[in-house]
Amino acid sequence: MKIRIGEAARLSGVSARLIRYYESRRLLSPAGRDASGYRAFDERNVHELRFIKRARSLGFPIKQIDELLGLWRDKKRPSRKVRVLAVRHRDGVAARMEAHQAIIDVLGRLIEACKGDERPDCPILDELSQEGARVRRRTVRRP
Amino acid sequence: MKIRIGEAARLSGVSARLIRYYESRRLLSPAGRDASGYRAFDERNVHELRFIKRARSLGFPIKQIDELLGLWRDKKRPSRKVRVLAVRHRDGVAARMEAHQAIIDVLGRLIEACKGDERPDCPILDELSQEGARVRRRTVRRP
DNA sequence: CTAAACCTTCCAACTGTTGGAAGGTCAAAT
DNA sequence: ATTTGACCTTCCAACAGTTGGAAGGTTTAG
Repeated sequence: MKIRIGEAARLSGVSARLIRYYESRRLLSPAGRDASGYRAFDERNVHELRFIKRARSLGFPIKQIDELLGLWRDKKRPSRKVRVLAVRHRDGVAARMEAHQAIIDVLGRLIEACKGDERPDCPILDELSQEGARVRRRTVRRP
Repeated sequence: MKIRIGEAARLSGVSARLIRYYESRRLLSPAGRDASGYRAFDERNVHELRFIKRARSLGFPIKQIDELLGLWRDKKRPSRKVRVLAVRHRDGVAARMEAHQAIIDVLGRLIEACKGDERPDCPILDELSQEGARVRRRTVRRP
């Protein structure tokens, strides 16, 4: 029952360091201390740590994990609240992903245009220095 | 010629605060000071700030922007070096994007499975608490 | 002369994780 | 009984990039 931090780390896959951090952020149910000041965790804490680890792997920030843990502990929560949290988070990730996609597209185009040889001419630097970068519009085709 | 930080901010679109930060990170060519200790920038610095801003918008980290600026200033650089930097960065972004995509897929599946009503049953929490989440395998179909 | 709009530096916060330092505790081996 | 090694504790700091505030000096216009 009395699990010390190293054992909790082994059981949960969360480093002892990070366990202390999560504790300081009040994510864990309060853990006791033994006679010599060592933290005394229990199975519940280990479950919480596993929960946190999975939520982190899905990119949830600490603050939202705090809310998720609250809902998890509340046996009478409406699943609506959980869903709202998840949707909001997913939308945020999706937005960041689209930004990444846009970056990849631009970089891909520039990389393709750059010869990558020993000569100094470089469309990548041209774009970054704006020398006709974003301003580059197709030559007007005259009818 | 003598451009103060506020003017440089207006001309480059980079906040005065951030200009000071970039200066402290040694990204800018050394700027002088006027009689009263105000920074004295020139057009070159403004160009550098615009360069930095565009590179940042493509997600390049400060350290790589420093290298890009070095190559930009070196009129005899081989475009190969620029390309290598860009490719490395793009690959990093692509990796993060795929991680995001994976997260979105999982979240999407869970959100779909969660009724989001007033009842407590919630596949999202089930997954996070591992109660048959990742372990959930299809019921064996007997032949 | 004063007020507004500048500018300066220093300190701190955000997020999550990791690192080290300096020191106490406990077990087993000597 | 003492040493050794594996634990544990707390505090401070770093990473990256941006923003915020505080306390104070300068310039410019009214």
